[in-house]
Amino acid sequence: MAQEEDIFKKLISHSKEYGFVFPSSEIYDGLGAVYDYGQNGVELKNNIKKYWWDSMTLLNENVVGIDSAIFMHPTVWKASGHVDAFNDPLIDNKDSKKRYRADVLIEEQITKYDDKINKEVEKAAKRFGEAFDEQKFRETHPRVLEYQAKREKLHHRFAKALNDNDLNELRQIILDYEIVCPISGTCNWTEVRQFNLMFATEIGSTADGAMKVYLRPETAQGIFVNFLNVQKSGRMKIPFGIAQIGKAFRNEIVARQFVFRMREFEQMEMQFFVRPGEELKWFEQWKQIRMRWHKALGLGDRKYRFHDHDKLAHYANAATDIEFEMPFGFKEVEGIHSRTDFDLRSHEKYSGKKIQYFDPELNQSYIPYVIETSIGVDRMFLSVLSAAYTEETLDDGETRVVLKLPPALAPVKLAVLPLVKKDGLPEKAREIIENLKFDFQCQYDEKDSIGKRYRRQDAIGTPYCITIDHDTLNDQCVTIRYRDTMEQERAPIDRLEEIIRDKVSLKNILKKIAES
RNA sequence: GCGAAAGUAGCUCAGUUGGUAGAGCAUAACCUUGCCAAGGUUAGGGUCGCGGGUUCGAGUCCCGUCUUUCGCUCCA
Repeated sequence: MAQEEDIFKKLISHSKEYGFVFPSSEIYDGLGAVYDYGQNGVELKNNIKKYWWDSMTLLNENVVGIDSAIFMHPTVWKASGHVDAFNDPLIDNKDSKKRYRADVLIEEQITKYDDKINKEVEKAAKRFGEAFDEQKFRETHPRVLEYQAKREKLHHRFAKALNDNDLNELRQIILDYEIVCPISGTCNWTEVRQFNLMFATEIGSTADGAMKVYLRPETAQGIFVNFLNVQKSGRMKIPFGIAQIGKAFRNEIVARQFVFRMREFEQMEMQFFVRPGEELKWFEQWKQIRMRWHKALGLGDRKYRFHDHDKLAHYANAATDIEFEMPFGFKEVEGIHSRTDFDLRSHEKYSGKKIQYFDPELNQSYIPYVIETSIGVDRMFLSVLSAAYTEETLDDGETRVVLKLPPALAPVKLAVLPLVKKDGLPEKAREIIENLKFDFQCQYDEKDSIGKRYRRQDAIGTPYCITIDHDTLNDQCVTIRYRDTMEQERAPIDRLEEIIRDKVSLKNILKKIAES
């Protein structure tokens, strides 16, 4: 484990040193859990997105894409459940270091009164037997009435505090009723803090009465609210899917582990609309498709596993994660959820618009069920990077750090290197780049020894190095040096484009997926 | 948010009981060399995370603060 943490640290350093990922606003000490992608990081990330986008929209004629705005009507988040479900008042016990929801603690206290009342009722029922009049007992027995009054008083105060969103009052209630931490048994509480998952901002000037809007905490809702638009304008027939790549924002309490959990992150989501009753069949199918997509990259099949959820979210009737073995253990990279018709039904209710599909085969209208595949781009990025990061000891005892990225994802596809920077070799190298730069991300380097330049390219994962030597000027051939094996072979300049294209093309990976 | 550790050059780190900041690697230029991190010469780069205090003098001691990492916690 210590060794794996070590690798993780090295990976973070490497990311910074070679222009993959920088801490945000670093000259101002950084901003917690926000990162910027550098010159190599952005290429890798774009390639990952293209791999996903093409696999969705090219391989499936019934999957189309959209790009919805980050701002959405605030009611969207009421309908989705985000406003209500993620607004918890939290409180910590300073002795046990445990965190609780303040409202839950108070509700438990209310329940205690109920328990006491029920106990009295039970005791009385035993004593009086057949003749027991529970209704009358509850209305007249002094101790029950006392508990009842206390319960009502607490409940009233609690309801008012919740309604006023009065966090101090919530804390005061906990103190007044001497609610203790079940673990430490003490009343040593912190302030109550509101945990708000969504970032809020305002549209319009305050003078006009600004509208409070949120930065979207997931991209999925942009797809749901456009369901009818896409279905009608694209003449889509169920089953069909809508894919989207975009930023989402979550105000995590604790955001850690590099780009794994960030406050601003990017999602690649596809919502697949199916007939009610067929959702679990499609859920299974997409599970398999998505796993094939991951494994087709060749990072190692054993690094992936499914993690089925036992506890389901409020909208789901089946859910699984695809986990990848990161340096800090197996972690979720993609979620696949059977979301039922929760979202569309809820939007129908809140918007008052009918959101249904008329199925000509069944001759009936229904709200489609949804299978969601949702992948975190940044997590995917991290999994690719961590699988690729390799420290090797060579035969001669030298070490090298090499990113064994899938060639199709590598930020730079080839480096063109003149063996020496004289005798017309640099000019020849430039000439080759001028021809290849339209197809591939190329780099030119003439500084330092050839071995050093190879290592520099290894460090950013460039799969192929083209070396121009004195023979090149005569035979129009160059040396191709392979990153992973360090082997070399001779190839004519006019075949380079074809050779490299075959090696770095997404097409071959996509074909493999399509055929399986 | 609580607890622990850390913060010195792009990276990894040294820095003596307090005395005006260093190394290796990296970067740039030149010379030499030419197929897997060669050698030489030179250069750039640091208000030692930030703020205050003690002191004649603070990278070093004290206080505060910020950031990062790890653990707990949270995670539709």
